Amino acid sequence: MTKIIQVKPPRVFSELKPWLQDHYQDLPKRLQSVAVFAMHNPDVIALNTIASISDQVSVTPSTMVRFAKSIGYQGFSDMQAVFQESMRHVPQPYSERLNSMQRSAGREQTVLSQFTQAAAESITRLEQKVDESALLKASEQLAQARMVYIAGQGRAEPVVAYLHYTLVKLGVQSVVLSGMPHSMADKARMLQTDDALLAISFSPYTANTRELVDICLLNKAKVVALTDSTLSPIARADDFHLEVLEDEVSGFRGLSATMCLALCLAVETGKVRAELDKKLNI
Amino acid sequence: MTKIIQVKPPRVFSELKPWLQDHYQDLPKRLQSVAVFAMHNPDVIALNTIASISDQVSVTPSTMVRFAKSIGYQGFSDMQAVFQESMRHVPQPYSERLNSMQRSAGREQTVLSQFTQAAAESITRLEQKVDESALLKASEQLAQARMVYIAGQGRAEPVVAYLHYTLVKLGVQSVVLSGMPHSMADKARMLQTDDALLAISFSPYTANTRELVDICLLNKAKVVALTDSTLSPIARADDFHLEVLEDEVSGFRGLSATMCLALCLAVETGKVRAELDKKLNI
DNA sequence: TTATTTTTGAAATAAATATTCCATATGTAA
DNA sequence: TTACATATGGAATATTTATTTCAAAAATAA
Repeated sequence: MTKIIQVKPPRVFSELKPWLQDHYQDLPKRLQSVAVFAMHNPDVIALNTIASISDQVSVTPSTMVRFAKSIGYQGFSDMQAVFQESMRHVPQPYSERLNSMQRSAGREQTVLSQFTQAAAESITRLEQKVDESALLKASEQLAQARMVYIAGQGRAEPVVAYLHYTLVKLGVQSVVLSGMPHSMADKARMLQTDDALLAISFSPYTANTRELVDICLLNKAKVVALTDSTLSPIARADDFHLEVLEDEVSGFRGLSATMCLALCLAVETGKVRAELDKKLNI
Repeated sequence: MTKIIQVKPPRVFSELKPWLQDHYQDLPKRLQSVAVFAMHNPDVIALNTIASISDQVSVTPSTMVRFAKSIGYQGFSDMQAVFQESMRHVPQPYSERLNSMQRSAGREQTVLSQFTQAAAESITRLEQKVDESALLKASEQLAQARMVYIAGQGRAEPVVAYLHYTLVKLGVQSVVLSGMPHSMADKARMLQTDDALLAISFSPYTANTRELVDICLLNKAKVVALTDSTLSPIARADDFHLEVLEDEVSGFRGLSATMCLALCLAVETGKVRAELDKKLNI
């Protein structure tokens, strides 16, 4: 039987790589080829079944199990979990930092640290997931508009206020629609073809905002949507939508990532608008 | 039985997303929640078993299968294959790390990454610097108040809106003072000894908010202040102030950390208030 | 060479995972 | 309300997948 390496194997993929190099020489031929394959194709190990993998490496399933065991894991599944984990956690520098901080603190997590962690993670994800080009396209729509109407209710209202504040400071004409004592139809009628609606909405989605988007799309006015899901009713095929997902802590969702995205959107819009104005003046 | 959508579903994840948006409205409640989860956590769908996933979504395994079938796949496994395929070509940890390093090194930082970085830094600092006991004391002041009056202008207004929204949801009576068409003196007169003023103010400090704080302190009403500096004119010896400093990117200051602190403050206040209410009822 | 140990593959078994089926619940139209 | 359709959860079943076992093949040492 193949010797089983006694030292506990790494539970983190990045540590597994150098670790394997050390022990590579001691492995039998077939197990060596498995090792080489695993280092070259970690994603295959993570995602496929033992049968499919062993087929690709041209070994038998038993060999795969033996490989995993020989380097110290309980079995193939145990090893696979490590590979899968490496795919899940696309490096998250900030949360990583927070994590280690929390570990060193050792004590119970405070409300503050829970929320800061959630916020940091939401922001990290925001940077990774938001489509830069979508952000630019949305900014262009807003910059080209004669007037930007901003709408949103409930938890979205602070975002509305912030966007309005920032856009105005940047010289982009905008008004807040939510606060006005008009009917939806009246509000929608204000929007002309060369105007744009900036709609912010989070689950649970308010019927009001949705209705507004509906009418605007019918009237061919441009709509830029900021939501927590592309499945939100206000996200449509023919609008420009940005998605931001806030981590929740025991039912509470913050607005840290959302505010960050809002600022980006406003600043980009301001930049595009400034360029447009320049062209017109020449 | 749930209708099965006849059109062949996308075999590529990027096409699945917009495709789901179109059909989302037609799905039953549970299947909708699966859809939302799937779009937010494609990696979970790709890597986990049906049991584990259905557990995370709080549905039964059957529902997962039904979801896959209802959108046209042969079964869960068939759908999972599409999600797995999308992960295969996801940038690997190493190349990813290089990419982000390159970005930050080459000054070609995008607007988005600049702001997310600033936000993350601000939040990290927030956790390190905010005095947990100060947060608790401030929460107690607010929780004990008969009514919380919230004030703040300009960049602070979104924070005011958020605090108001959250406090109300948590059962803490509060009103926004900024919007009211009264003179400062009138506003201050509303506050009684057992009320509290929650003042938010950032540099450059508005005279209005400052005046309000002055009068309240004279009237012996409690004041909780949220500022970007203890040197702020509204921070006094005899009030309870919390400090939050946002990193600035080419002149723009975000609100990510501020919003995070605001949420903490509101939640803590809600907790304390709930305990107080309990005691009174017994 | 032979005796012995190690490695390997194929088949049997065990475990897990997905799928189907059915009874019940929920919603909807008459 | 009742009748009908749709949606849902839970348990039984089928399928897939991992693991173990064991005999045969290679490799090694005498």
